[in-house]
Amino acid sequence: MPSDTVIPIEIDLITALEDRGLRKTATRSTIVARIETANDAFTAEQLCRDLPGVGRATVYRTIRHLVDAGALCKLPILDGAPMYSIARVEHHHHTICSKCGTIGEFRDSTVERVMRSLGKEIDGDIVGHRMEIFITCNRCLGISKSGASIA
Amino acid sequence: MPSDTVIPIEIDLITALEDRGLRKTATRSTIVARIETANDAFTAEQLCRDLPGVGRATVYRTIRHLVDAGALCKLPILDGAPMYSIARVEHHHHTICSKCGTIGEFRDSTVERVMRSLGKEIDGDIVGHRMEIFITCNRCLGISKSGASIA
DNA sequence: TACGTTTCTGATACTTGATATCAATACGCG
DNA sequence: CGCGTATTGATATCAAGTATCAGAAACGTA
Ligand SMILES: [Mn+2]
Ligand SMILES: [Mn+2]
Ligand SMILES: [Zn+2]
Ligand SMILES: [Zn+2]
Repeated sequence: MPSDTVIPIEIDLITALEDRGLRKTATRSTIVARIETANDAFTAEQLCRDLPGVGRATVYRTIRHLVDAGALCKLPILDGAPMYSIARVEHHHHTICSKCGTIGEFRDSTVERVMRSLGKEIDGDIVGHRMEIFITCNRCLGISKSGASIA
Repeated sequence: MPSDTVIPIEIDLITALEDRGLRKTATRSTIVARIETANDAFTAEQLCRDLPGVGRATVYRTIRHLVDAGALCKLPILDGAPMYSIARVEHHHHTICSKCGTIGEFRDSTVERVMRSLGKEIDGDIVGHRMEIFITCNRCLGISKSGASIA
């Protein structure tokens, strides 16, 4: 059962923008390329730093467009700027490594089932939910086990 | 089975500060009184507005102390300043009304059970979790039903 | 391809939330 | 009291993010 052929759900961010009637511009392609190649959660300011030629306003605007399009998740960080990651699945939740901040995604049907059953206990109508699991990621576990430091 | 006698878990915020070795000052008593009497979720800026005589720095510092003491929950709001509420139970989750922003608290053992079972599926060690349920609260439902507007 | 309309861009100024500084003040212990 | 330390709050500063708006780029149309 060779499963080397992983088929990623390829999401073309620039297409997501065009689908919303937005023009395909050089600047947007630059921003989107950075997001897609790094393929990791990021903050708006990180993007600004990585793309010195691009104005901050445009970075923030483009991110907002992508979030509105549902192509990016916006994840609140308790003590800092929100992080963004490409939305690979319709509805999902996030893991956040408390050590290094790395963000992962997961789906779990039991979580959704519990949500539905909570409807009876909760006052009002449930319109959505959010959930984050804080972890120590495998890499950080490895680091702490070996006692080695990266920085 | 008359259950009119609800015994609230009375939490004395000023005591929570003293227990941490902090002094009981007039300013801290003022801040804490505002939090305890309003008895509702709030932002730091709201507190500053409600307490014109108190310096912003002190408001922010006191809130931080209370969060560190575990006496206040700090709840990230995706598009805005974090909100704080008195922590009445050890571990719990929040409901947020999408219309009016009112925050509620709840505990549910099935949520915690699901969390534990997720440990097998998640890479790394789970060290915590957070969950918010977005609702339309009963008051907002009533308002929208009657079609009346408050403002 | 040239044109005209509309969208987009980015420098700049501004807003908001929050922290750093530090001289003056208040606690609280003896 | 009286002293040493913690606290306070005006102020400056920082950080994230938005509003403005003149010039540039996109793109439907001819
Ligand atoms: Mn979910
Ligand atoms: Mn929980
Ligand atoms: Zn990690
Ligand atoms: Zn409501």
